[in-house]
Amino acid sequence: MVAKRVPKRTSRAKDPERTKSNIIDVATAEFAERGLSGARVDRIAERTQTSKRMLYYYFGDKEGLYRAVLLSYYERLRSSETALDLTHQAPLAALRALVEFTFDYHMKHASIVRLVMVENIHKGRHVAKLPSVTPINSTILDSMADIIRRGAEQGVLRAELNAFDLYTTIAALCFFNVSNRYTFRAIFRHDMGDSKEAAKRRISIWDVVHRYVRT
Amino acid sequence: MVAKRVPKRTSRAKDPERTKSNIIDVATAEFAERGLSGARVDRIAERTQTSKRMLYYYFGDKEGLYRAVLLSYYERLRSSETALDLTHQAPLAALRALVEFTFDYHMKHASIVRLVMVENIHKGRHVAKLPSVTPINSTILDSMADIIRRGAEQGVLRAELNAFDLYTTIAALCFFNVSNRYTFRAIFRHDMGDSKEAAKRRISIWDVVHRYVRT
Amino acid sequence: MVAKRVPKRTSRAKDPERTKSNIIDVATAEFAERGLSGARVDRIAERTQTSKRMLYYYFGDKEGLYRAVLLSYYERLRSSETALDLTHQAPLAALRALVEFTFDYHMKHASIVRLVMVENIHKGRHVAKLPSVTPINSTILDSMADIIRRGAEQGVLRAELNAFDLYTTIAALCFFNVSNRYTFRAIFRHDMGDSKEAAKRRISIWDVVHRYVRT
Amino acid sequence: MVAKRVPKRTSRAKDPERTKSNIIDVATAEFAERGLSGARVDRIAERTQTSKRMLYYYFGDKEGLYRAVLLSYYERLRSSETALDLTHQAPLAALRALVEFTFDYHMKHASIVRLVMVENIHKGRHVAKLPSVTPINSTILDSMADIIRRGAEQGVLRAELNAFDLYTTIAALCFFNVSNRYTFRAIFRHDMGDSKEAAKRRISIWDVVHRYVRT
DNA sequence: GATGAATGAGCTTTCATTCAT
DNA sequence: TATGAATGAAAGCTCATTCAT
Repeated sequence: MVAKRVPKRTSRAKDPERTKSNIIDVATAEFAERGLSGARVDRIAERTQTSKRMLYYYFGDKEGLYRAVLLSYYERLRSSETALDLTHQAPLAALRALVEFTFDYHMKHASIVRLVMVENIHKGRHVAKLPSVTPINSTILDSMADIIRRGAEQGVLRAELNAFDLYTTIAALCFFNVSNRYTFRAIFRHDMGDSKEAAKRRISIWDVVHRYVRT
Repeated sequence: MVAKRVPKRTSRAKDPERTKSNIIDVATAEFAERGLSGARVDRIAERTQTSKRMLYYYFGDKEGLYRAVLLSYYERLRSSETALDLTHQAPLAALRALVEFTFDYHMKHASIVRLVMVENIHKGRHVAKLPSVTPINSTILDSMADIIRRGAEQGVLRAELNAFDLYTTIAALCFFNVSNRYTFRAIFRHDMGDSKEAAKRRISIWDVVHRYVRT
Repeated sequence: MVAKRVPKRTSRAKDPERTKSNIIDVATAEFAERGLSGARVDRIAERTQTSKRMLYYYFGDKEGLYRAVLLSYYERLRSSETALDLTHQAPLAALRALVEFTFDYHMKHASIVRLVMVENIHKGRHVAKLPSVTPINSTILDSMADIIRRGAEQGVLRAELNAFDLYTTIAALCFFNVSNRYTFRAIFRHDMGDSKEAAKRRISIWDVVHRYVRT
Repeated sequence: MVAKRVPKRTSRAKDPERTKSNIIDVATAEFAERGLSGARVDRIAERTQTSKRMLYYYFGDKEGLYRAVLLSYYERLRSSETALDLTHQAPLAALRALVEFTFDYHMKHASIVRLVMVENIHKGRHVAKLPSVTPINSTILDSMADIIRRGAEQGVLRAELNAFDLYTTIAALCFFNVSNRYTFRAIFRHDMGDSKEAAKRRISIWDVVHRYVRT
C-alpha cells in the first residue's frame, strides 16, 4: 500500500560548483526579469542543466536561491570595482574613471539594476540576511574618501565634499538611467537605453559631477 | 463553525465613484508594497469596503486594476506639478522650487516611487497601455524648457542646457533617495529615509543642480 | 505575459453545511485509515462531492481539516453519552449501561478509536488546540461521580471508588479491544474483532468492573 | 558556500552488527515519535553514525527498516518477560509480579507502546510479515495458564479464569495508561504520565485484577 | 563499505477568477 | 448591485530512493 518511489536515472555530470553556478546564472535572469514573486521555480529549473529538485537541494527554497543570487551579484560588483585601481590615478582622473565605470557597469548589467530594484521593493529584507555584504561594499566609500582627500590636497577638488554624499550622487545618476528607462520611454517618448542617447547622457553625468566637485 | 450570513457592509452607499476610488486606494497600497505579482486580489478585496466581485466588475481583472492605479498616480502627480506655477517665478527660484518639490514629493509619496519601480520591473508594459499618460507628463518638460529659456535670457542659466537632460538629472537625484533606500541601508548602514539625512541630502541635491546650471 | 486563469464550471449544489460535513466524513475515514501524515489530501478530495480547493477554503490546511475531524468526533461522542441518561437509572444498572455502551461504541466506531490513537501518536498536539473539547468531555466524569455517590449511599458500590480512576479502567478495557486488535491477532492468533469473541469479552469486561466496584 | 569534503565519521569501526543496531535504535525513536509515514529516512540517517546508503544496504527500504525495528522490540520484550521467572513464584505473587512488570515496562518504554499503536494503525500488516513473532509471544499465555492452574489448585484463584482473557485485561489496563496519555491530558486535565498519578494507578490496576481473579 | 550528489513522482497549498443566488 | 461559494490550473516544496566515485 505504501507506494515505492523508484527514480529513473539519466546519468549526468557530477560537478556541484558547476551545477550551483549554473543554477544561479539562470535564476539571476529570471529574478531580474520577473521579480521575486513573479519568478517561477519551474521556469528556472527548466532552463538549468539540472532538475528542480537540485534547486532545493542546494538553496533550500526559492528565497534561499534569491539570496544566493543577490550575494553572487554583490561579489561580482566588488571584484569589478577593485579591478579599477583608483588609488593610483590622479584624483580627477580617478573620479572620472569611477563615474564612467559606474555608468557603463549599470548599462551593461541591466539585470543587476533590476535585481536591486526588486530587492528595494522587498525593503531590503533579503540583503539584510547576507552578513558578508556590508564589508564588501563599504570599500567603495574608502576609495571615494581617498580621492576627495588627495583632490583637496592638490587643490583640484572641494575639501567640503562628503564621500557618501558624492557616491550617492554618482550612483543615483547612473542607476536611474537604467532603472527608470521604461517609464521614461512611455511618458516622454525618450529611450534612455538607446546607445546614442546613453553616450550623451554619460557625458552629461560627468559634467554634472565635475561641476559639483571642482574648486 | 457555521458562518452565519451577516452582511459586513456598514455603509450601503451606492456611490460608484466612491467605491472605485476606495478600491484604488487600497490597491495602490498593496501594489506598492508587494509589486504586481506579489499583490493579492483577496487581500485587496478584504481591505475594501466592497466585495471582490466589485473589483472585477469595475476593473475587469487584476491587471486592469493595476493600470487604474497607475493612471490615478500620474493624474495626481500632474495636478501637483501644475499647482507649482513655475512660470511666474524667476528662473533660478523656479528651478529650486521644482527641485525641492520633486524631492519632497518623492519622499512623502514613497508608495508612488515604489509603483514606478514596479512598473519598470515590468518594462513599462502597463503604462504603455495608458494613452492619456504621455500628454499629462510632457508638460513638465515644457516648464523646464521655459525656465531654461528665461534663465538663459537673463544670464543666470547656461544656454546649452537641455530640458530633458536637466529634468532627468533632477528626477534621478530625487527618485534614488527613496527608491534605493533599503539596499543602501543594508550595505552602507546609512538611512536615507531619516529626516535629518534627508534634509542634508535635499540641500546637497540643490547644490549639485545649481552648480550644474549656473553660468 | 501574465497568464490569465479562467476556471471552467461544472455547476454544483451550494450547500455549505452539506459540503463541509461531506468533507469531514470522507476525511475521518482517511485519517483513521492512514494517520495524519499517511492521509492524502488528494485522496480525500477525490472521494468528496467537491474539489480539493474547497478543503482549503473551509479548513485552511490539512491540519485544520484533521482538527475539524477530531472536534466532530468528540461532539458526536458527547451526544451519544448524553443520550444514555444515566442519572435516572439505579447505580449498578447505570454503570453496566455505561460499560456496555462504551464497549459497543468503540466496537462500532473503530475509526474513532484509530483517530484517538493517531492523535496520541501526535502527543495530543491537535486536541489541545480545540478549546471546546474539555468541557464536552468532563461531563462523563460528573456522571461517573454521581453513580458512585448514589451507589455508595445505597450500599451497592464501594465508597472509596474514584470517578476518574473508574472511568479510566472502563475506557482502557473497551478501547484496547479495538485498538490492539491487529497486533493481538498477529501475535496470539486471536481475533478480538470477531463477534463471538467480542460478545464474550463484553461480558468479561463487565465482570471485571463489577467485581471491582461492588461492596 | 562550497562544502569541503570532510568525512564526518569519527569511528570507522567496520562492525556490521554495531552499525545495524545503531541504525535500529535511531529508527525506533523516529518511528515511535512520528509513525511510519511521518518518519523521515533522512532524519534517521542524519542521527546515525553511518550514511543513508548503509540504511538501504542493510534493510532494503524504509519498510524493511521499520520491520526490523518491530522485530527487535518483540525480541527484547520476550527476554524481559522470560527473566521474570514466574513459574517459581506462588500464583498470586506471580500474578502481581506480572501485572506490575507489565505496568512498569510500558511506562518505562513508552516508545514501544507507541510502536505498537503505529503498527495497529497499519492493521498489523508488518508484524504479520515477521514469522518469528508468534512463537515468541505465546509463551506469555503459557505462563498465564500455568499461574491460573496452580492458583486454582491452591484455591487462591478462580478456576473459571481464561488465560487469554486475563492477559488481555492486564495488557489493556497497563497499555492504556501510556497509549492514551495525551488525549486524556487534553480532555480531562489529568496527567497519567505523572509519577504520583502513575503510582496510584499501578496500585489501582492490581486492585482491579486482584478482585477479578480471587476466589 | 561509505558518501555526497542526484532524481522523478507526487504532495500540500495558492491564486485569479466566476457562478448561483 | 452585491456576496459567499466554488473552481481548475499551477505553484512551491518534499520524499524515498539510487548513482558515481
